[in-house]
Amino acid sequence: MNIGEFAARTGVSADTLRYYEKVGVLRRITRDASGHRVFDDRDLDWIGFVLRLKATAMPLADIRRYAQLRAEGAATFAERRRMLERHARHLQDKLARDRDHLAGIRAKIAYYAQHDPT
Amino acid sequence: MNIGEFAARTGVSADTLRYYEKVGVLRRITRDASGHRVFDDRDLDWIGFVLRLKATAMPLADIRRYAQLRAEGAATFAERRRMLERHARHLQDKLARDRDHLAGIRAKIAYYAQHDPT
DNA sequence: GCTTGACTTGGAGTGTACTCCAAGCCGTAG
DNA sequence: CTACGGCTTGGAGTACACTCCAAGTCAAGC
Repeated sequence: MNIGEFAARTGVSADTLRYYEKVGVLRRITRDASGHRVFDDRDLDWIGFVLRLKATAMPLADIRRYAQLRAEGAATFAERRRMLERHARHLQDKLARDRDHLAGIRAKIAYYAQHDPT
Repeated sequence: MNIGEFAARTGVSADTLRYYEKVGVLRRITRDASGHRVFDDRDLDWIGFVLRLKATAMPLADIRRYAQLRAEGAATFAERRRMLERHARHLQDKLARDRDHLAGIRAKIAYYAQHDPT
């Protein structure tokens, strides 16, 4: 599929996709006879995982590193696993902190509900 | 206390504290005879809550708006409460998504653990 | 054969949130 | 009385992740 359709399917703009290719998050995107990028289902899976990593605040530089390991094949499974384990730990810690933050915010909401003079 | 001590106690740099005052997140910070900022315990509480809002991805512009409402007194309790309720909803949704992301990442870790050729 | 729409590239510009710097002021220690 | 540390201001610079633009190419429809 071309970049427009890929953008529509993933919700990622064509500009951003070109940027991701430029910085090495998307790799080995082939071109058709006219030089247009051709995306396939594997790219769809990959960008889905990228969005997961991004949504959980992994820096683009780290995603890029992960993409590079991926391009190096099965020999990098252990290192990719270590990256993800580290990220999962950070995410779990953040989840715990966010639950606490939510409780703190709700406590303040309750205070306003109690003391609202209107 | 002066800006240096306040920075040390809160973990927020003096530069950032001056920036927060400039953009209206910190308000009515008084000055001593030499023109130096003087922070008190109420500022300590406030910056603590600001850090909570920041940690949960509230944009600085929104925090600034909340700070403005705070400066207007108890008459704005209802509006502040609405802001926080909205933020709490977003945070709760994000928490749910993040739990799903964590599960997805752990699934990939499990895959690597299973298929690691080393 | 010309227009249209989607694509290409390289490079400039944007928004957010700081972060750093130069030049200068003030109070205290030696 | 001078050096020092810590503060002040205004403004410039940085990092990150895009986002936009100009100029050009190409295939398809009329």
